[in-house]
Amino acid sequence: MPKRGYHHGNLKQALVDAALQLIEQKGPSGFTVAEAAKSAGVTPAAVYRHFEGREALIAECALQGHRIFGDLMEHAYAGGHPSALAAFEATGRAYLAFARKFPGHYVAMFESGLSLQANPDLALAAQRSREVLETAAAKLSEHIPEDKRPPASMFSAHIWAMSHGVVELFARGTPGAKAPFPPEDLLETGIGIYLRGLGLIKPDS
Amino acid sequence: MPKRGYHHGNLKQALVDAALQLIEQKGPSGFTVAEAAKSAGVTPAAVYRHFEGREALIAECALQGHRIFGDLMEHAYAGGHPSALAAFEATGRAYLAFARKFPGHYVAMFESGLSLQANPDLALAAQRSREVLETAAAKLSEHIPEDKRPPASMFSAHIWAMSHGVVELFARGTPGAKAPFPPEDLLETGIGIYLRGLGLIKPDS
DNA sequence: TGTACATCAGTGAACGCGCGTTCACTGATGTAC
DNA sequence: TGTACATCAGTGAACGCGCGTTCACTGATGTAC
Repeated sequence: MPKRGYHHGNLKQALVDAALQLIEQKGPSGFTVAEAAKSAGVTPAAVYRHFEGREALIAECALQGHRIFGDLMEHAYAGGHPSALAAFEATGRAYLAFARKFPGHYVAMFESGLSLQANPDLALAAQRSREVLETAAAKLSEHIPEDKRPPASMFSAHIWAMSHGVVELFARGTPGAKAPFPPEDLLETGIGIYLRGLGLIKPDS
Repeated sequence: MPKRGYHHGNLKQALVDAALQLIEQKGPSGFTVAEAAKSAGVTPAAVYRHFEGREALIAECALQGHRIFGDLMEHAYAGGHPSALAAFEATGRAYLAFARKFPGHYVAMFESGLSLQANPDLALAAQRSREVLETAAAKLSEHIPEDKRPPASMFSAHIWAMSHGVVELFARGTPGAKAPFPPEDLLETGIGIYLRGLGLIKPDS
């Protein structure tokens, strides 16, 4: 569906794509409706044929992000094969891969400060993201003796926190700050040590 | 030094304090010079007697934050007494306490996107923050057999990442998102499991 | 196949607004004599 | 102690700008007959 003269044909998505790129470059509050419109080759006013306003455009970016994220996580976990542990570690890597590959989406999802109350669709998609991670954590934690098992939601919150922290502090973030290690390595070793602490990896491996 | 009629007496700090409160409420790009001035009881133009511009004001907030942060961390670690482990855990708690108690500073430091190249003073203060954490990690990791010991900078990066992740995802963050656990508990258990993975806490404790 | 018409996605100009910053100024303060 | 004066922290008005959004409009498209 290429753009033709007067009618664009796919403007809504073109605006989302433009917004994503701008958000990636300048942050969710650095991007402007006018820029997104211009970058899609269209007048600012045209935006309002497809979105209620600026915030709705950002919300659509975040929504699409959560959909992709959820799918990616689900696929990475893939039902726990070959082993729950391997699948879980793949999920961790997929997290970082997502942040790297879809930085605009990532920022819109986690740094835009969108209200979930005001965007029920978005809240739903975000919930699914969380559930995928929690399911993976729950499956894996079945291998922990029941009396030493932390709640799956806590387990997944730990992993999520470390992943997010690595992304924010060492993969994105302050210009001029040097990352001491490649973020991928940092996350993999971090999760490895954590899983060892849960007894899910043998001390000698 | 209370404010008197025409001359404020302590305007610079009053502006910083006002900015911090605004940054806490509306984020680093949501706050405006005019608001900060008004909240300090002064005309917007007066700001430029004390700061080169908007960004310099934010930078001063971040700078003061790093100073407080560094002092707090140093004090929490307190040379590793009574034990390296206890001191390290106190440092983790101090991290979260700082984020809670000085949210404006925290945001200015870690979410404002200030360039460290453009603010050498700030870069220096940020470096000190990092070094305090790294020293604590290095001291503690002396208790790990040398061949299994990760570099101290990696160790501290892991802890920092998890701390920052907990703060961003569960202590601050999206309106309407529910934290599954108190952030303090989340961080304490997370760090506990991680340290266990390093063999610094006995499996039966 | 051709024409009339409804639909709708875009335009272009304009709006009110609040922003960061500048400028010439003025009022208060502190110091030299 | 009293006065003249330099210093400097504040004022108030104004600037140019770009923002998000609105409005009446127009050009393109698809469909009924």
